[in-house]
Amino acid sequence: MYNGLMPPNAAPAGPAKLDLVGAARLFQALSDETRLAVLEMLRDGERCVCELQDALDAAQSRLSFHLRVLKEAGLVRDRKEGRWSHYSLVPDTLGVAHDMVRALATETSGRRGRKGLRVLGDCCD
Amino acid sequence: MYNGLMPPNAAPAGPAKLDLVGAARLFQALSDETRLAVLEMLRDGERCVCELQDALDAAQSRLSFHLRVLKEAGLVRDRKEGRWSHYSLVPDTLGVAHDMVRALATETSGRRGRKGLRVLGDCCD
DNA sequence: CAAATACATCAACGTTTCTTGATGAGGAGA
DNA sequence: TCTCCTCATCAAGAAACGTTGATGTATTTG
Repeated sequence: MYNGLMPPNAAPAGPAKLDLVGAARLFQALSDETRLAVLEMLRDGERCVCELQDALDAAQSRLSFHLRVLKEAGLVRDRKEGRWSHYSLVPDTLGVAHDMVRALATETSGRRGRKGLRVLGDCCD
Repeated sequence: MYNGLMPPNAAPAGPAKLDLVGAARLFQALSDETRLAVLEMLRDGERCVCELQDALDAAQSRLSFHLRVLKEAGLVRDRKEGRWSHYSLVPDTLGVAHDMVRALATETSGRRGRKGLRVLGDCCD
């Protein structure tokens, strides 16, 4: 039911209210070049850490840090096999991010309805 | 020509290479709750700072800071009129962000081709 | 002109994020 | 078992980020 766009206890409907906290967290995870490079590599399929390490020329602990961030954001998952960790994309989460951006890019109804927001002041008339 | 997905001097084609630096910058701008709230308000149309200030209950200088970040990311523009600044969305930039997320969510060709990346080591066979 | 309004900018500070190098845990092979 | 390999985690420091309160600037109003 929860789709990353509205909190579990959201108001009835309205014009697609965004889960700001969740969105901020997700975009935060996407806001680093190294992490984006990882995601881009994973587009092509599962990769073990050592492959990412070589391809991105990143120190092991640095990469591990970023993989953890991505994992905690739900953007990737890992599968352990022997002594290797294989990381892969979680397409659903990227889908949620996609919807979030679209939601922002989509205008609401028509012009705004001025629902009694401004109380004092004489701004913008 | 430059669409935010490939650097100006990008390689011929390939499977939609992402501009990592630009993408990271853009997502960074989107990674704050207050800024997302601003963008969400602007979905509804142009707003002056004082309106945003009231609606978001944010200190003036705080809001000003975030508006600047959004503006530098190209997500909003401002229009001065008398002593008011009216901010509005730049839909194109949100469109670019949208494409970036889609690019990440889209698999490349088929399985990976193993183009001689790993030289030493015995990982993942 | 003086006062008030709308907003930007700045410096200082606390917080978060990122990097680095060291240590540790578990698996695989000699 | 001893050693090597892959990877995670930790602590310390550096850098980036966000908040606050003060000050500055332009504009309008009295």
